[in-house]
Amino acid sequence: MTTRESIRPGGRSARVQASVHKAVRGLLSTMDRSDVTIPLIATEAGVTPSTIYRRWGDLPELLADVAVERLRPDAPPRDTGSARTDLTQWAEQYADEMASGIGRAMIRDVLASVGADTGNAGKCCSYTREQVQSIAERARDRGEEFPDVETVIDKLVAPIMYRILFDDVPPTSEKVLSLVESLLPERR
Amino acid sequence: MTTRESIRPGGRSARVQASVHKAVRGLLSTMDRSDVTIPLIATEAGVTPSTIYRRWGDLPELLADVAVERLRPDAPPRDTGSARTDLTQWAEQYADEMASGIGRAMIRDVLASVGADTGNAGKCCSYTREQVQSIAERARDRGEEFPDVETVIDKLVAPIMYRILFDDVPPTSEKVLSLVESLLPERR
DNA sequence: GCCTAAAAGCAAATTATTTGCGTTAGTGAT
DNA sequence: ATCACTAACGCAAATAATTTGCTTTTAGGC
Repeated sequence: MTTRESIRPGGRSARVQASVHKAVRGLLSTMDRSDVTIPLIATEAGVTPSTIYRRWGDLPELLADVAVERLRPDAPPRDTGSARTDLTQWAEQYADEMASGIGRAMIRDVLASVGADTGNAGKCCSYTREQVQSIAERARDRGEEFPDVETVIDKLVAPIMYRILFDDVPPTSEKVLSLVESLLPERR
Repeated sequence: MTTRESIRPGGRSARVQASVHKAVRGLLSTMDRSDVTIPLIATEAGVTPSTIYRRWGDLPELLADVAVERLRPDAPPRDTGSARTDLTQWAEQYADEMASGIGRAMIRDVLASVGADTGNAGKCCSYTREQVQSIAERARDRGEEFPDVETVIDKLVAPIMYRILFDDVPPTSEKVLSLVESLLPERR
């Protein structure tokens, strides 16, 4: 487990966690990530390095912890009135965010920590599922046809992510559009 | 660039590279990866740590270098007589290999090093493309219908990879089969 | 308000990384 | 074949990061 807010007693945990996370975000936006070290983060956050080592283990785990938090959507996808536009807009934004330099770095941080701290990648996956799920539910409420969430993952999310991670070419807007269209019933 | 076999003059490079790679593979199969360090690898390989630091930079890059080499297919996909079975067998094997503990670790090693050494992930992607390409060419030579390589990447490879990386549940054999079937024309 | 235990600080010990410099071994030219 | 050249390696000292034992602080339960 990475972040244990405050399990039983004792715990200025939350404060330390907040300042460390903040320090990481700040440093990451300022300097090259290969220059970011735990002693540096500790100084910036006003804590001792050993505190960070004991709580997070190592830099990859800390970075992953910060990344999953930043990757968590702050709101459900915008309701645009129809499943087609909901999904289109969400997918475009998802692709843009993930394909950006910072987005890609966060994904890699998350993936790099799997093994040590299982579950980070799973969380990201859940966030995405939840977002798609809420689009799907709205579609259902409107009486629209909408594919299964897992189908959306397979045919839309997975291709976007694969190309971001492995190809150096992020998916173009047209590409994303065509993936979305392939999921939905014929436009009338 | 990570491995420069022997660019211009000078170079017992190849020998050192071989023994270091071998040492990494050996250690990785013996012990927990979090216990594998550069000094340890150096000792095992019979070289000095500084040699490794100078050539590879750090552990993630070295691991990535070893991983891409192991990820490179040694032969084109087996010719089973039809595109359907070619693709099915290849996809099953691909999914199995990548979902295995060692496979997942290798993928993560490769992804972790992007940024420092751009191109490792791209290489993996190329290997996959080449494999699919050769199945596609055989299909064409037989006069069979076969989807575009990029379509195969989007609809078969990407979902497999996404689930391996983000979900903890690797795709089942049935899942892979259904992905393959969705790509091919109706079975007669 | 006191007690308790988890979490943080501190500092010493250990381990990993970087770096300057001398040596070695392929390579290409003679 | 020999020689000169240079990239790559080894060695060891310097620096930086990580681990660890022990002490102190602090939030929560009584």
